[in-house]
Amino acid sequence: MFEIAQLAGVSESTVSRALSGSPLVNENTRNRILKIARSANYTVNINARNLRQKRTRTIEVLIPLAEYGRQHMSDPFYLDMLGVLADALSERHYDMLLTKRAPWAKGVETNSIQCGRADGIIIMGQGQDLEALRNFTDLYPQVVVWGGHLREDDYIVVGTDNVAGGKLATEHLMKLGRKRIAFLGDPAEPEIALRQQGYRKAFLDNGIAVDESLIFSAPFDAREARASAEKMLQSGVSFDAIFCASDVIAMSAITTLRNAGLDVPRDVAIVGYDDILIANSFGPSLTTVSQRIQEGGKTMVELLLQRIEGKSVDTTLLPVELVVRESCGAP
Amino acid sequence: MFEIAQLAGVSESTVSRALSGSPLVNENTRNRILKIARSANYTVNINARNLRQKRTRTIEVLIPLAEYGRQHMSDPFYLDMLGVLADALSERHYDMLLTKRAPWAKGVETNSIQCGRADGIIIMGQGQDLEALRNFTDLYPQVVVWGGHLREDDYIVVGTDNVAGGKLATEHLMKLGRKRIAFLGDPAEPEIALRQQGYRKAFLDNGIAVDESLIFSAPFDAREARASAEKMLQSGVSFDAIFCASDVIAMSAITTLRNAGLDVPRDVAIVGYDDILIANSFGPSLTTVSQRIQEGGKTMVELLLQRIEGKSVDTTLLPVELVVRESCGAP
DNA sequence: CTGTTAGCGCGTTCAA
DNA sequence: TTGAACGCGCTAACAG
Repeated sequence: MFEIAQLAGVSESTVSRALSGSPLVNENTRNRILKIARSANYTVNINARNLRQKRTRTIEVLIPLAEYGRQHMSDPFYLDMLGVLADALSERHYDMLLTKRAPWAKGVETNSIQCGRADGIIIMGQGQDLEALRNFTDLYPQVVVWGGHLREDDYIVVGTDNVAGGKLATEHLMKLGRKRIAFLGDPAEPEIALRQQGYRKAFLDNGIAVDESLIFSAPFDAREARASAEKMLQSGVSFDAIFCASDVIAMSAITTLRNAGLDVPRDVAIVGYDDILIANSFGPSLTTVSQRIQEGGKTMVELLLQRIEGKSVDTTLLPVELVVRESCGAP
Repeated sequence: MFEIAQLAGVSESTVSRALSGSPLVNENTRNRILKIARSANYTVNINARNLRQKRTRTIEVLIPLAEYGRQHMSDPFYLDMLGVLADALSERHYDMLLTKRAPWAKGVETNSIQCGRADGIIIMGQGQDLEALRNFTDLYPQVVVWGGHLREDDYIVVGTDNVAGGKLATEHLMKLGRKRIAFLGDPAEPEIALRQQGYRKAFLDNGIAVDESLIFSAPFDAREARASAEKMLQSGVSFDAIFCASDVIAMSAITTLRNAGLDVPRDVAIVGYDDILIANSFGPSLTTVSQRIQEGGKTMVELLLQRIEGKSVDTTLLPVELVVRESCGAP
């Protein structure tokens, strides 16, 4: 920067101001400096700037990525979200640091906020260790979590109204005349448990008793979801519809049912959850409860940046919406 | 750090040395300092360290993520790879910066290497602008590219032997007795063009003329791939097998064929390319040419870090391997 | 509008 | 084995 200053015949401060777009600098001076900087192929060193300004314009995104060792597939939902977050952050001139391990995992010494690597963290999914999450956000409030609205937590949550979504999906199947509607999804994940609550609520609100034999647990992984779907078939329990707790589960279920010679939606109607991009390309295309991934991602970025600026922001529940396509058999 | 030094009754230098694991510090002193630092919840500021050391222990990963605006789905291949890269980098104590836009794209002023944000870049896919890529790597050689081996380029490429892979897949279908083997894939992408070369080579090496009417172009996107598969059907050209240039295309083709009442693999045998994690969960499970995603990702990280250290490393072509599952109809 | 001065927090000399 | 001094490259405060 010193060299640029010399070439332009000004002080380093002026160069700094010109390059950071400060209004406190003459139009001509600025243009001259910009030109020289460009021709010298000069760029401001980001570490020095971060050190000085005590901010990084970087957000960490904590996301459950594929575990190759275990042949575990990551849900495309997260990856659709990643695309949205990348765009939303880039639009605000923020960089994205991608991480798999939670800062409270053992073996992790520090976190990106404390060591000055990021200004805030977006955590995808509450995960299993709710207490660790709460302890962490107590210390570092510059966090937004994607997930289910569990109770009056101190951290900011963004997500859809999972109970309403579960109810919406189930009632849609009821209205289509389905009598034996099953639930497929693993309630270990908080969001899934809420969707199951919505499923139950649909029956209760319509004066129908919930048949517990129709509730099947399936983890979020595609391969195991297929295994679960096969168990459903072998259980001998009859059903003419399934509300699947995610689109991945729905696609697995459809594959399994078809392989067993059943027709979707004729024999079994399917409704998924998420509305991932691929849901519309699958055959049959999925009827699903939209998680408004685009809106959700943008909202998370918006709220997090506001929180970093010190503004007070609130947990946000996005309204749900049913996207009707082929798999439910609606006319 | 000054405070920690005071608490420990030593100088800042000693604290710095203790925390960075320097051998130039007494065992007792180190333990005392570590204890104090931990109890004070102190962490070294990463920006100051980076500034001083002129390195960041951060790698940028440039990856084509989903375009939500255009409803464009990103290939799960990239995302499987992302998981592997995250693990490989984390193992070497490197952080991962995720980016969608190439540094040579218009509107991008600088790049992460020049401004000190990253020590190197992993670029997923050569993309369309081969010249821009070459110009960039001329200036910044700390780059590894995943893709096809095009010619003696100056930048480091890691990838599978796409020609051999295309040949392997096609010959496998020949050996299974298929007579009308089609190709589905968009040769605009360099890797796909190479796979098509392999497809042609399989015919030539077996003394069979290539039937150009069996070569169909399909972009990498799932929805358009389905459209292309439908065009194949409507074209009236008969075929009893398809070599699909990616697993995503293969899954789309299978969906389309099944919707049209055809059986896979009985009526049409399918071989894909990539061996993404979901390939084994799909129904029917995909016979596919493995891209050795795990090995490939680890190799990229390994080579890039060596190159950053100044060692000379070479472009690496991973050997291909056919993973035989259900979709090809092998006994 | 511009220059001077100081310091962000660390790692690395050099000297002891 | 430790401490003192310096400077990485930048921006903010102040003075002009």
